[in-house]
Amino acid sequence: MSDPYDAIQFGQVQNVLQASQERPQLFKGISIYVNGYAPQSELRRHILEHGGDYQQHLKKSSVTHILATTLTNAKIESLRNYKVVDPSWVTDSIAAGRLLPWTHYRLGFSKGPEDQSTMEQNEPVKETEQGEKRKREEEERETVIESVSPVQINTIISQKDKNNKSLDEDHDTHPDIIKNYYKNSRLHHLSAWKEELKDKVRRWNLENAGFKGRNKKGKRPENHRVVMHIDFDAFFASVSLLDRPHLKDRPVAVAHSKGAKDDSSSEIASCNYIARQFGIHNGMMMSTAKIKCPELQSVPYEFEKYKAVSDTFYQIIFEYADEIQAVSVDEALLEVASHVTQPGTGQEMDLATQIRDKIRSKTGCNTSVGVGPNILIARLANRRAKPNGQYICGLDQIQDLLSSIEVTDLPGVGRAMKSKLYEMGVRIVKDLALVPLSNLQANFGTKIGQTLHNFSKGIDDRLLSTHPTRQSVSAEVNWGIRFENEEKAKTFIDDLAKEVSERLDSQQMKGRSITLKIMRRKLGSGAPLKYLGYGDCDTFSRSTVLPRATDDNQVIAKNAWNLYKQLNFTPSDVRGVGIQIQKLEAASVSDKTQFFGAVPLNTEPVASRSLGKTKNDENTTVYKRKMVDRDVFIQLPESTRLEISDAYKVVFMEKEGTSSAVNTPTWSENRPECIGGSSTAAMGHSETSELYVSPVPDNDILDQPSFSDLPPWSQLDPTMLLALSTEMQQQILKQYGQIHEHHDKKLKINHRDFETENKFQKESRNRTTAGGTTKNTLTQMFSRNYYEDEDAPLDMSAVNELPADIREEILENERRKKNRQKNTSRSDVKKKHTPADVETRPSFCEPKLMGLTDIRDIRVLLKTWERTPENIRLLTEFVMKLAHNKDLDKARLVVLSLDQVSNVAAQGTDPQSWRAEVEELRLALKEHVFNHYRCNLRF
DNA sequence: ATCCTCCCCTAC
DNA sequence: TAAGGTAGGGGAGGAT
Ligand SMILES: Nc1ccn([C@H]2C[C@H](O)[C@@H](COP(=O)(O)OP(=O)(O)OP(=O)(O)O)O2)c(=O)n1
Ligand SMILES: [Mg+2]
Ligand SMILES: [Mg+2]
Repeated sequence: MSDPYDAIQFGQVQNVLQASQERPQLFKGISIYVNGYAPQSELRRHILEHGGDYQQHLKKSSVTHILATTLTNAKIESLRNYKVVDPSWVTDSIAAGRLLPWTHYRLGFSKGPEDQSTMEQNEPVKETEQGEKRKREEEERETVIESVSPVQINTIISQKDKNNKSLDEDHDTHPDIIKNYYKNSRLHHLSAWKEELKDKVRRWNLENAGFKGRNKKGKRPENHRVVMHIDFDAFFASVSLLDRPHLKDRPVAVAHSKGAKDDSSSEIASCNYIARQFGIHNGMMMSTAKIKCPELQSVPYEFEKYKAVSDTFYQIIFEYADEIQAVSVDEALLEVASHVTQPGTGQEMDLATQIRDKIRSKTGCNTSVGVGPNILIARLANRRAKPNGQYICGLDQIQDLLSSIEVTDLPGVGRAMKSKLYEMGVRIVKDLALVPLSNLQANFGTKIGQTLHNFSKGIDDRLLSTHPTRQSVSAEVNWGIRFENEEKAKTFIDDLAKEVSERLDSQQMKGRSITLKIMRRKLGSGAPLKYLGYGDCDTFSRSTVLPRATDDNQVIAKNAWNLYKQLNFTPSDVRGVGIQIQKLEAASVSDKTQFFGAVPLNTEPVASRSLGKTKNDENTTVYKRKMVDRDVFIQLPESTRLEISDAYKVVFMEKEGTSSAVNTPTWSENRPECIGGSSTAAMGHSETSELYVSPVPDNDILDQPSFSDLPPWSQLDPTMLLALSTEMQQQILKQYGQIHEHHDKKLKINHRDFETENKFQKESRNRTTAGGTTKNTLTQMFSRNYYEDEDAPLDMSAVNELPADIREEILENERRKKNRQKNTSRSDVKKKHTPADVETRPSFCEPKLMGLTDIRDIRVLLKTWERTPENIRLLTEFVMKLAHNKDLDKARLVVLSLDQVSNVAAQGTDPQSWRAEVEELRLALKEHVFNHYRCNLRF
């Protein structure tokens, strides 16, 4: 029972036992992998029901048999060492009630090997693997050819030896693969728990609203904050050690790997402090950790226990806190000023002791506590206190606290920012405090720059989060994704859509925006460092906005699939998939949405989505709303309905029967709306409600006015409109507006077209500032005429008319050209410099200094401007804003003006010259320019 | 100005 | 074997 490995899958074992009672365990001890196209779900169920082991991955030793119907020659070759049999072996054996000899079902004999290098790696050759592993380093940067295994998380289910898979027998095959994955994913649990805890705190806030206001805040009139940060020591590890006291004094880590092998690529979720002495830390790979400490003991996850301890923890802090911010399952921020009448007299200390003791007595676990006047200091204090300690940081200790830490210890400074700061020569917080704000903002952006600046001085204005209602619900899987073909990808996206849909449901939410996120391996990326991991990838996302909020899995799936097709990736390159829903509404609200007559509802913004790579542009759809009465639709002949479904995206709108079919008893059936893809099979729209949304599947629509079939505004029945809710009326009116605007839209190239095709862009992004897409030309910034660049850009509307492949080539060329000659000419493909652009420009938020924009006025101002900290700040912001707006000339002039002023002042009255600021700004500008345009500003 | 999309980043 | 999820801050650039 306490065997580490079993404990992980305790629940599964139980289920297996149940299943075992009924069926003969024909396949006991047999481990089966099912190849590609075989009927997965059936087979899997059969195998599992009869005691077999269904392997998810075809990887070396554990698999004993492979089921396959067809195999390429190369594959047969690569599987030579396995027992490859026809699936009928399983069904026949079951029918026979005994295990039939596999040799009778042997599949294929190897013919001459056709070179398929990707498959060779599947050969169960241990040495290669070991050799590769040794070369691996922390950063996934190797050139070893990736061993593409025929493994797909969505195709194959696996479990380990003994334990069969616990299947939800009722369910059909796929969804539970995802469920099973999440069940074992610590990060998923972490995220899910956090949402639960936020909910819990929200509820607590509501219940205690009156009480808190009276009691606590009244007590301490001044705004002296006392923030307490509580965090369990080595949380998972501590909890897992509760039942394993014998391991307490040994280095221990929580991980999936059993630790039999030392080359496991599983990640350490949490390790105890003994292990940390070896340099081991959370998130480290087990293999790495084992090198540092071969005696490291791994213990299994016990998610239920973690959650139970966490619940106890939160119960306790509810007793003490004025306010709470749920940070994590093992961690929270508290406002506790009401407990401190005399700051700095030890009350904080006592409170911390009391709370920690209570937690220890109720959970058996150690926590550490940091207390400070703001969140930042509380966190840093906690860090200093760890493990099993507490540190109260008063104003006097702040400098000391800060001076002892590295920038990396600041919250918000992770991998990327660390490396950037290091490049700037900033390693410790003291270094950071010396960097001018302008410099930080030039490098990290306004907000982050400011935050870093503040943090370096111990300043943190943030209040505890009140946990506002969430803005998105998503589900993603970025592990084990290896799609053999499009169909597999589609199946997976369907399943993921179901998952997201369930999550929406459980939150009573619906959403109008659907985003698909895909990770795709980079062109030259080697094998991922982590087993079945995503390795070196680019990520892409595409989104679509629906006319109406949905939580329906089919709607989500359809849309996600359309987005997937837009990206047009090679399925086998995909390494991760996510679906995110935004623009959320309470489900109860959107349920009220009613059907109404012939009203055009919306045009999806999809028009601008023309994607370079799709063979035709059928994805470039414009949705027109077309209402069809449900009863009419239902009465159409089946064939006609199918026809309609093919040509149009069919949307079924209606009330959610579950909650509010009240007003429309006729609509007994309720599946909410769904949007059918134009090219895919018609949806199984059973009966249900009404209507429609028609996509017009080609881009002709973009060229000729095409909303002719929409009822003109004048013909809209005002009675009907009036009958609707105000909300609904507004929506309709808005949609009308959109549609008409749409007439004027021109087909436009979109920068995303390039992202789809190229990856160097990302590199350049990584090199420069975060987040940007391709930078505009650089040099134009210095030649005085940045506006008018003569270099005629591509006529994209013309290019867009070309066949996709040719277009692609042209664009590719264009990009290369741009990249090569980045210093001489411009070829900003993304942006057409129409005259309109030039004209519009001035209206684009012209930065002001004390209300002034003209450089002459500013020059005058500067001559007499006082050098106060506030003015310094304003000036800095002004200059950087100018730079930001690419008004480098002006930025430079301002600084030069300042320089003059300071020179004049220096020889005369004012010893307080602006000289330092001049220098700072000069450098910040150069920095900005270099970061943005990769070239040097002569200044 | 402000919004929107598509990223990147961070934390646990 | 292994289970690299996810919400939210924020930035760049474009559209409006
Ligand atoms: N990369 C990580 C980081 C954390 N966690 C999980 C396991 C941790 O136990 C828990 C809490 O995270 P902490 O950052 O609080 O780390 P610990 O509690 O393990 O250690 P400590 O807080 O003492 O530093 O979250 C994880 O699975 N993977
Ligand atoms: Mg902790
Ligand atoms: Mg924590």
